[in-house]
Amino acid sequence: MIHPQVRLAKVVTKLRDRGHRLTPQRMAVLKVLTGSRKHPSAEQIYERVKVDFPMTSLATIYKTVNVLKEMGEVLELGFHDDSTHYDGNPIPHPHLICTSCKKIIDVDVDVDVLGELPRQVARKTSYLIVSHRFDFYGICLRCQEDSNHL
Amino acid sequence: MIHPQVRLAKVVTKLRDRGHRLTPQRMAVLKVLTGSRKHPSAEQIYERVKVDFPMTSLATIYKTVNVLKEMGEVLELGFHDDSTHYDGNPIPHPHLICTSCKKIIDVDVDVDVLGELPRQVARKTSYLIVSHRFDFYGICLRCQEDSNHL
DNA sequence: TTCCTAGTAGATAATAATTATCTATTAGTA
DNA sequence: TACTAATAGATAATTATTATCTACTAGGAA
Repeated sequence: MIHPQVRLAKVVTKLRDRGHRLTPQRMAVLKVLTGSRKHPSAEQIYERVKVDFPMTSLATIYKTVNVLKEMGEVLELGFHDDSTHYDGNPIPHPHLICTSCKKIIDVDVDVDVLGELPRQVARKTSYLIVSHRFDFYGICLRCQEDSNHL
Repeated sequence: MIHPQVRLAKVVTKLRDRGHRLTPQRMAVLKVLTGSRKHPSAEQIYERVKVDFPMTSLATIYKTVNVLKEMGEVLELGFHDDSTHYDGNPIPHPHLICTSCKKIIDVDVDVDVLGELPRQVARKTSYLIVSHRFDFYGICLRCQEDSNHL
């Protein structure tokens, strides 16, 4: 994985280039997203940012996240039955969601297999494939164990 | 693909077995979902059902669709930026979404590749994989052509 | 065929995530 | 240091979906 500080610097430069300003609140949101491989919701980012900036509004989180989304610097992970989560790594990659505890993690799968699929789809359908999203739903080890103790 | 009438009969039997009733409105929703390979939203199902049952309420559509969802007989396709769509074929299969006209179609990809992925993920993560979802985003042929005419 | 009752339909209120609006503030430049 | 366009914060609005409540009816029993 790319180093968090390098990634942060890259996004900051890109924001500047586009005429955006670097407010403390915006930096805080950016750090939350680029600083870990977690997949927080807007609410979760908000809670984290409020530690350092208690006056922050949830609307500010949404606005910042949308700017980053439009720049292609965060990935939006919408789940029908839950609020939307955000991924600081904008390169499409598979996610694994525990349907019990709702935890979301990245999965490393065979890159060859994964790279082949979009090409195959493009060939078969004549669509211009722009992006993709692979989600696996299952039960994580901890939740499997917990259910054994009932 | 399984024959629509066979599929319809199967779901009807399953509904009966679970003590659900077969109201005309419910049958109408069922027919919309099993009768084509389209992927309508609740609103779109509603519009179609209203042709035959003008008094139908949108809430009824949601209730019926949720019953079918809980029985595992329809697939829910949530999109963050659009209302949820439903798929009458509950066996997980990839979808291809045109980001321009929002059309959703099924894609036939190499079954071997597709079947291997969930197994690979299960092996690597020790998760119990229950389901998955593969979405490809792109521009359909028609929208590609339209953009050439601008 | 008629009766009975739990499941369902329809109407509408409630909920909740996200977006829009509006004003005061401020980052970054001249 | 001053200026100004972008942004923050507060809050209202929006919209998909769910909950609630009452009247109705599908489908089994008598």
